[in-house]
Amino acid sequence: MENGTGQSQATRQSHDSAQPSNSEAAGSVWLRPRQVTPRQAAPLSRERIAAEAVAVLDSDGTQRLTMRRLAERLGTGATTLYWHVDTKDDVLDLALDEIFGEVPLPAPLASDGWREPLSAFLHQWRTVLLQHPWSAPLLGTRPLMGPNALARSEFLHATLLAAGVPQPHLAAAAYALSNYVIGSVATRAAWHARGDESAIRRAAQNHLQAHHASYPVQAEHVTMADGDWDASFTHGLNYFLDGLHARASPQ
Amino acid sequence: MENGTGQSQATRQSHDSAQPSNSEAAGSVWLRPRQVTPRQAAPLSRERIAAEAVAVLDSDGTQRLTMRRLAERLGTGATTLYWHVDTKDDVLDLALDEIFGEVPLPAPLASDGWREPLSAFLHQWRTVLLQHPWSAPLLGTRPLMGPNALARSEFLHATLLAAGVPQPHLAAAAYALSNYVIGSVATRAAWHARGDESAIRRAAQNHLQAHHASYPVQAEHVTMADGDWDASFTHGLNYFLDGLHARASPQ
DNA sequence: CTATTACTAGAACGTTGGTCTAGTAATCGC
DNA sequence: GCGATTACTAGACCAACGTTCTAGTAATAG
Repeated sequence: MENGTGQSQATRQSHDSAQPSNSEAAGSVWLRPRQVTPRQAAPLSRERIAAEAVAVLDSDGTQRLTMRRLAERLGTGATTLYWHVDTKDDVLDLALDEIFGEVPLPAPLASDGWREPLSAFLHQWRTVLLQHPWSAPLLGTRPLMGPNALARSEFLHATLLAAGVPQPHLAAAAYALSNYVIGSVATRAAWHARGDESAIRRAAQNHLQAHHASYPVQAEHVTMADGDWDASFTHGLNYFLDGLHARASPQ
Repeated sequence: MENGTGQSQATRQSHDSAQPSNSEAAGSVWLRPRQVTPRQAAPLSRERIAAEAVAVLDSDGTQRLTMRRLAERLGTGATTLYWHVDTKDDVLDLALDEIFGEVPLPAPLASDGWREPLSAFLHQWRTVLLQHPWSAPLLGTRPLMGPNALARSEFLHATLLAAGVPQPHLAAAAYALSNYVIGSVATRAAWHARGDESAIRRAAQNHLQAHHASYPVQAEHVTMADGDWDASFTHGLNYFLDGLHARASPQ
């Protein structure tokens, strides 16, 4: 099984070479030099830890990812992990960036049609995150600064720039799109987090109906049928891209 | 100190009366009957627990909210909490809905201008969530089904309905707006979660510059100066509302 | 006056993230 | 070659956590 999902062979990055001793070792794994001068196919490495952490998270969820379990699955002692990693939070950082690497990066696009490639990219991003539902809660926990996350962000910026979004609004547009994806994933994954999703959805539906005096509009119009999530995401994204298109200097 | 923040007196709801024995007690606190038949000003209650949990979270953060600490601040034993609440997760559910109650609900709006009130509402929602930065990671963890959350959701739906959003797209539009807010809050709060925000931001800025070969666009155009967050949120929201406006049947 | 209900709480269990200390095997300077 | 250093591993241990078990108390009901 080892790394459950189908795993597209998307481009990955993992630079963290040298990096002139940024001695204000601020928070994140990505900004710290790593403890490695690969001598001879080290049996344990950040890469193996990251990959196995993703596998554990996929199959057992956040709660059951413990340093001991992770170490056991890697065939090593629990304390050994702390040589490669400072805290459990580091492991989560690594795991999160690992899955960002699964989002395929289209080639830098031709300027004629930016909308479809952009839309496709955002859909794929969302899909990958939903394939690893544990990622959603983590997104609000740490800045996304891993190499894979930054590469995706770079693509987003470059695409919007090519699409004619004026420079003063570039960051805001990228930020907005990415926030829309993240929010959608969070909302969607929230229903998955608590055990049996359809049972909860039924209960929630009942709840709305039972209090339809308080929630008339929702009781009448909101039906969280199963396919709705994807269509709603697309629909909302289109509102957004419409607005973006209208204000981007057409080129 | 008791409940740190300024606390606007927004409308609050807390119905969970009777509720015909929904014996498939699915996941959430909100769908279960509570353990209370108020006899005589019970010294401990869900309300007091929720309020104090918010206070602890505000001042000390998620990590340091423990059942023992919470109980101590309530002047009671740790185990006592478990009479009122099933798990710590329940406490978080209660705390989260508690702060949703801080978002002021405008009066059902006149049909002439829906855009400003809607925009103001979403801004306020975001502001409240950012005032309690611990809320962001929780949003991707559980469906929002507390009475206060549902009331806000109801307002959103009602507003969009009044704005002329056609019924088949109503849920999608509401979903999209709410996801945009949630995503923005998550991204924003992520930087706040790890200790010193400005230090991390500087380090990240350096990181981008140091690898400007990999991230040319971001290195050149992205500056996460301090005020940018608010303006970016507004800007992105306007893209969205533009698109929405264009497709909503004008009325 | 007894039974029941609403609620409180100490002690304890298993598990967790993390540290301390001690070790081993390979490489490097000489 | 050889001692010192570096890269890495790991057992024992710690404080703290969420939660359960069991035992209680105070008030109401009959």
